[in-house]
Amino acid sequence: MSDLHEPILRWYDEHARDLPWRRPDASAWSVMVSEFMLQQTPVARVLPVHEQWLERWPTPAALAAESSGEAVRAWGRLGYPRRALRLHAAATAIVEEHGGQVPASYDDLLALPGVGDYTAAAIASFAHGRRHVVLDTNVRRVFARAIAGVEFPAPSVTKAEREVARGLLPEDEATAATWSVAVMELGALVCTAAGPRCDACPIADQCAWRAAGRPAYDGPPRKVQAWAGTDRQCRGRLLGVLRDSDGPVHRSRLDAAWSDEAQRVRCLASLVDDGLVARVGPETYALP
DNA sequence: CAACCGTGGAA
DNA sequence: TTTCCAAGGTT
Repeated sequence: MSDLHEPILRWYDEHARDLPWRRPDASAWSVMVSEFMLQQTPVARVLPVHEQWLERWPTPAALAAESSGEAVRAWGRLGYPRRALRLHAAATAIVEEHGGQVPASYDDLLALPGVGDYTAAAIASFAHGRRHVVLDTNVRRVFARAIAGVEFPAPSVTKAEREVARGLLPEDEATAATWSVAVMELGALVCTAAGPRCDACPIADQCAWRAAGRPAYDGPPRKVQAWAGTDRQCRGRLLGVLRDSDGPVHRSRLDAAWSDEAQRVRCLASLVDDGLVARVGPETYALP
């Protein structure tokens, strides 16, 4: 197998986007906030919110000093607002258990709320220059194509996949971190899920999928989430009412936001249960 | 481990 | 218009 590192690292050097959390002066906290926001949310929508967050809460301590409701409100319409709650809880844990400094070790990071394998590896790598296998949807897709010769990876990370990624990870710490972000960037900009630009790919002549004639995906059906009429939509609608209001809101305002009463009641209860909504009176609700 | 958790832009 | 999906995590 010819070497993938040089062409990908060189491509990244020439084509990497200038993102705030990638700048040399970016703090570990800036990287951490970006990783939370980027979970299932495109870069373009994260950029303005990330800037507002870092301006308002430049450190974990600054965020931890606020109520969780302020975090939820400032999360805006990024989606999956439980991430805001978890980021707030993670900031609190960092203050209480790590002296206010974002941990550098994978295990310490993984113990934080809202931090899973990917995010722990990403923060350790991108904020602290540690050497970890970073497996996100982009990296998985690039390796699925270049190495395995298939259009898309399996629904969940496999052992074989992790071994491939481990085997390709450069030995040098700093190079390993750059390698990971470079492969991610390649997946985000060139080796995209739909309409990959193989003509612009630095490893096109080494890609197993392209060599095989870009065969169509042949695995189990990929899950597509329903939306209309789901609890997710209902919860989003209810939370939106609270987010767009300055103070507590009467239940009638929420009633007006969703017609199906049984579903509305169930979703409101689940929002309260999640800590995204607080019941502040017999008939009034607010952000926590 | 499959299901659940938001949102909006592109194709 | 409908479908797809974007730097996942939790239960």
